[in-house]
Amino acid sequence: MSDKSNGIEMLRSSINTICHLNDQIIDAFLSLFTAHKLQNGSDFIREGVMGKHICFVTEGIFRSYYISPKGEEKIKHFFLPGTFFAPLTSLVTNQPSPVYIGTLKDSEYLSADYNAIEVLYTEQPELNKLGRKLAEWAWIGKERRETQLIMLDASSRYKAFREEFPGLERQIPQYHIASYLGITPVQLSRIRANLK
Amino acid sequence: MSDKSNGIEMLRSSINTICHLNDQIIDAFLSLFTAHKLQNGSDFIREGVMGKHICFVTEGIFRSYYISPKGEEKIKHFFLPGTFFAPLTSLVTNQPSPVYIGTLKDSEYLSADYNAIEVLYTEQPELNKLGRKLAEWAWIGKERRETQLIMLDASSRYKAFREEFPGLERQIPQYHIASYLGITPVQLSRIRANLK
DNA sequence: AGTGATCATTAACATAGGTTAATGATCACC
DNA sequence: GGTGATCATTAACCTATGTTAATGATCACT
Repeated sequence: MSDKSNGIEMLRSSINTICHLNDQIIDAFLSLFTAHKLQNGSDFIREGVMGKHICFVTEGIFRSYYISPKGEEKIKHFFLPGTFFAPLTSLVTNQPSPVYIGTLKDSEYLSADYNAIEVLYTEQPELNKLGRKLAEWAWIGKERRETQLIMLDASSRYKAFREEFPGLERQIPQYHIASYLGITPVQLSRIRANLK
Repeated sequence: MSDKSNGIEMLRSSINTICHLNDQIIDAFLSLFTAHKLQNGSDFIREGVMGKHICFVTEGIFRSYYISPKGEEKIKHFFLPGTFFAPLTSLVTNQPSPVYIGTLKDSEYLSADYNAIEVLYTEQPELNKLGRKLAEWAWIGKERRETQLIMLDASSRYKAFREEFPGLERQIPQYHIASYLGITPVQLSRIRANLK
């Protein structure tokens, strides 16, 4: 379940659903990844640090989040097994990361050095297609999130969250869900009481 | 300022700031674009229609927006000259567009057929790099927007809007700005009164 | 079983923002 | 210079959500 070879196969099949590339390119890409573990509550990257890796979740739960001037954590996204995460703003802009990424459970992931991927992009231009597809799908995710934040009230966002991350609300404290929804735990509790 | 050749040169220099590609590939890419005009208040694409083009603004102002179940327009983004727009969700998912895109001023743009770009992606794999970069930067924009929606109150979002789109608030009705900020025109008016 | 830690719920009150409607301001057009 | 259209402002009232604090519930550890 958690040894490296299975994680790599999980990654391979994930890539295959995203775009068609010949096996040689995919193998070269996969060879850049190594497996890691991270304890519950640890950060993969913190604000102010340069991003260096692209990652793929094989086990556990990750989140990306900000810390507000008041010291409150604001969760932007949850990452479950089978999904990619990266401090993309940092990687693309070559600036320190504005965002934290960390675990909400003992977790496992594969990571690849972004510079090494960029070298491979040059050697194997077709690989850019994978990068393009990943960025496009990531954009679509953000766009959907933006739509929910602008169009829906907190109660509807909560319902949308439960459909988008089924079962997740039973695995993590509710204040993390409130943070993702952009409300306080108190308000989430009221919303839950209301839905009964 | 607005004839085709200058629009194309504007697009060329925009591409050059995004990524390095050899001239042959860029010329092939540019040759896919044609110039168009759109009157103030017209839609480039409406919800429910399949997206077919990628566009580049050469003049005027575009917006992407949703219409809520109550019939209210919710503006997601403004596009000014020198920027790209596309019904990306529709193009990538091959589903009808969930979003409207239209003008807030008499406007001009270049558009290219997405299928033709995909053919060129296959013939010239390096071109995927441009697509990747565009999607990455678009993602960063959405991520910043998400951060503002989650972290800032409406007054701070208004200040951020003025920095991000300097001068724009003098060119369009304020209710469009309120829509972008996720508040009512009444609330925006209160915020403006407060800032004085 | 008892204790402390952590988190969810509830209540009481405060505030940001929504709703409706009236009032002003600006501008195009006759 | 009036008139209507469009939009911004203001006011009065309402609702969703934030804040603070108290109360419950659950679990881990002794």
